[in-house]
Amino acid sequence: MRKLNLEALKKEFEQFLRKKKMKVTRARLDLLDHIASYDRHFEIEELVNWVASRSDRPVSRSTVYRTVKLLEEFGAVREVIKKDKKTIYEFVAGSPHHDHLVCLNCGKIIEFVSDEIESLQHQICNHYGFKPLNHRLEIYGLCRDCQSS
Amino acid sequence: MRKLNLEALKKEFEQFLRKKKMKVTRARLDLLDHIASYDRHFEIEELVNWVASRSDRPVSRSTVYRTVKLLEEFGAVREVIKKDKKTIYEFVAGSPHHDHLVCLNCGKIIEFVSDEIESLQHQICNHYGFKPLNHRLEIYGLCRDCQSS
DNA sequence: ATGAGTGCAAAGTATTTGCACGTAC
DNA sequence: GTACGTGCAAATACTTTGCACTCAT
Repeated sequence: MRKLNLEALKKEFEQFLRKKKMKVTRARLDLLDHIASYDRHFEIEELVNWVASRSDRPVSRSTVYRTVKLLEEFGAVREVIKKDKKTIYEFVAGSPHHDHLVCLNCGKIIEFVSDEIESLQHQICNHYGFKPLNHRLEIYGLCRDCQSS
Repeated sequence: MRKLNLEALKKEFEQFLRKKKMKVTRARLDLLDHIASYDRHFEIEELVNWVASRSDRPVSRSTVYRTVKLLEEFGAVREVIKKDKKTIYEFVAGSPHHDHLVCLNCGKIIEFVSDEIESLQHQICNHYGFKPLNHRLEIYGLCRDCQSS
C-alpha cells in the first residue's frame, strides 16, 4: 500500500514543530498516528470518533481542528473538497499527487494520477508568470455503478 | 466582452422556470439581470449589497441564496471555490468553460482555458467508466506581482 | 518555572428553514 | 382564489475562540 515509514514521518513532524518553536505534544503525535492508520478520506467529526474508538486518550474536537491545520501546513494532510458545509481531508504523506473523480450520486471518490495534466498545468503557470504551490482538480459526475441504476 | 444576449437569456430562464412549474417573479429576473451586469466573481453578500445599491427594489438575502441555487441549476452561474466559509460564484452564461489560478497572497483570480487539459480529462473519465458532468481545476500559488514583493 | 497546548463551553458565521404575508397565475 | 415566492427572524451546523488548567521544555 503506502510506502511510508511512519516513524520517520513522525520524526520529521517533530522537527517541523521545533523549527516553529511549538511543542511536541502527545495529542499532536497521536493524531498523526491515527490519521495515517485511518488512511483514507476523512472529515473532522469522523477523526474525533475514530480516535476516541481506538485509544483511551481521546483528543478534543478543538485540538483536532487545530492540529489538522498544522498537519496541512506540514504537508501530511490536504483538503480535498468542501462538501456541503464539511471539509473533507486526506492523508497524503508518501503518496504522489493525485486528483479526484467525485460521484454526485453515491459520493464515492476515485483517485487518479495524470502526469500529462500536471505538466500542462505547469506550462499554463509559466505563461502567466504564476508560481504554483498547490492545486486541485475534481471532476464531478456519475460513477460506473450509478450510471446503470 | 461577453457575447451574450441578455434578453434572450432571460427568456430562456423564464422557460426553464415554467418547465419546472415555478413562477416567473420580479426577484428572479432582477437577480439574473444584476448578476449579468456584475459580470465577475461574486459572493452572496456582495450580490445582496450590489442589488441594494443599484436598484430601489432590494432582494432579501434568503431569496438571493435560493435564486443563486436556481441559476446554478439553470446553468447561468457556477460555484468557483469555497474560500474560508464563503462560497464564490461566477456568471458563466455565454462564456466557455475555464479554470482558475488563485493567488494565495492577494486573492486575485486569473481565468484560463485549456482544451488539452479538458481532453485529457475525458480520456481519464473513459478509462474509469465515469460520466463527467462538471469539473473544477484550481491552481493555488503566487501571482506575478506577489512574487516580486 | 513558564508559556504554549488542551478541553470545554460559548461565540461566530455562512447558509437554511418555518411561517405569515404578498404576488404570479 | 390558490399556491408558490418572499422576507424576516430563528435555527443549523461547521469551525473558531476565550479562558482556566495542564504539560512540555
